[in-house]
Amino acid sequence: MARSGTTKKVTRIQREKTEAILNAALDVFSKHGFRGSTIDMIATNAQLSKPNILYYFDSKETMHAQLLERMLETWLEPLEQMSGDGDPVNEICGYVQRKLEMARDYPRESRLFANEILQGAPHIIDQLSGPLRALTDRKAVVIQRWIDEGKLSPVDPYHLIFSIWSTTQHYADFDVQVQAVLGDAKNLRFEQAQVHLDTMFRALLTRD
Amino acid sequence: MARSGTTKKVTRIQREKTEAILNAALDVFSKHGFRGSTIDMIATNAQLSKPNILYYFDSKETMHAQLLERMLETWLEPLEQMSGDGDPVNEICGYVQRKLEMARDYPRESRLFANEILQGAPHIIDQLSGPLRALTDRKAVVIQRWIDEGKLSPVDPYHLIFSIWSTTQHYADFDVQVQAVLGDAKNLRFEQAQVHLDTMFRALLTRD
DNA sequence: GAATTTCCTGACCAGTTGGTCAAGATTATG
DNA sequence: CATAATCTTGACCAACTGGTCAGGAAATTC
Repeated sequence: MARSGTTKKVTRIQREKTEAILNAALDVFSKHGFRGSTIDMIATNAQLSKPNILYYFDSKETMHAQLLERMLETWLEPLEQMSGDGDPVNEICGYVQRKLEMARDYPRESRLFANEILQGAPHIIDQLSGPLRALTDRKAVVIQRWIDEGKLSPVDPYHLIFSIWSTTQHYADFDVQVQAVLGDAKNLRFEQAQVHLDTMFRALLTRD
Repeated sequence: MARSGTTKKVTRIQREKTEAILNAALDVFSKHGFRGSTIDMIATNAQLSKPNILYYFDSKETMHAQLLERMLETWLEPLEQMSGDGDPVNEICGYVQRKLEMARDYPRESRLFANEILQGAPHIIDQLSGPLRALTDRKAVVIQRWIDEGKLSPVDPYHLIFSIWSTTQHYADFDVQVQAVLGDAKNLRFEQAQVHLDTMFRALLTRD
């Protein structure tokens, strides 16, 4: 039985299989979207039978929901880290770098998220207008303070954040397109992106 | 019979229904992705019966392919318009504005494209590494020339173009998220974005 | 090493979906 | 207005898909 509310013993096998399944599910969901994925595809990827998958997870939705939940945490983390104490430009550019590294190292998570948002965020709309909005509001205040203190060129904090999200995630979500246009190897593409984005946001934040 | 290669009479009804169907299909495909859409959904949206849809289009794939084809043309147009003759900064910022207007006025097309790319661009990979790449190469040369002539701050032309694509399309593809965070009305959001993006790219292109 | 619990699977089911088809309805045409 | 061409649909089909279940296989426990 899939683990439900009450806390009970979690066996070794449960831990391993659950992990393997979620990993396979992330592979499949991020590549085909929720409706484009079948439990059989996930089963094949995880090298398990379909009923075996459903032994650990009540339904396709459950797997998807759990993946989204996990992802949201790691997704917010880099922004959380942006401290109001450090040097404004470095703090923001540091955030850009962390976000770009996430796009490079966790492209599946990024695509899972992109898929969800594209479909209108049916499963996470509450987290968007709740925690995400709250966090963004908080950081926007910090950025605005920096601007007021003259440490940063005036920018709309919210749209600055949007620009960071879009430009960095682009390298994960639209990777096929980037590769089709550039042709370069993945590592090279990300090194170029790193330089470019740093240049761009530095220019925006430190113009006179 | 769906119109195939040979040129033959196209009746009034054919023109009207085909158009209505493609419009409905765009609605549905952009909202649910290819696999998430059913012919029945399209039929309902177009106020036609399912077999009637299949009278005009051989298959679900045919509709999808035709929509993608159409979309790619209009998608490339704004970039084509960027002239090597005008003022560099204005030409590029003009492109940004046109692209943002497209995101505002044709969000369905933008999402259709985003869905396709996210899934690995299975149907349009050739157009990406063919026409799109060729066009991008051509414009990159122009931008590089401007830089060499000292009319533009040094930037990687390709990544500049990527940044334009990502930031503008973000307002169509991630609209739900933008709205969840900002809350403002659509028109207001786009006006803010317009100012912000103009500021950002101007700063990048004209720094000393 | 036997009992108990956990784990696994083949067979199966019901609902969905892309697509077909024969026959009738509508529209254009001479 | 008759005839041909085009258009429309209800009924139907096969493949797919999410999910169930009874019973057997492994693992764990005592």
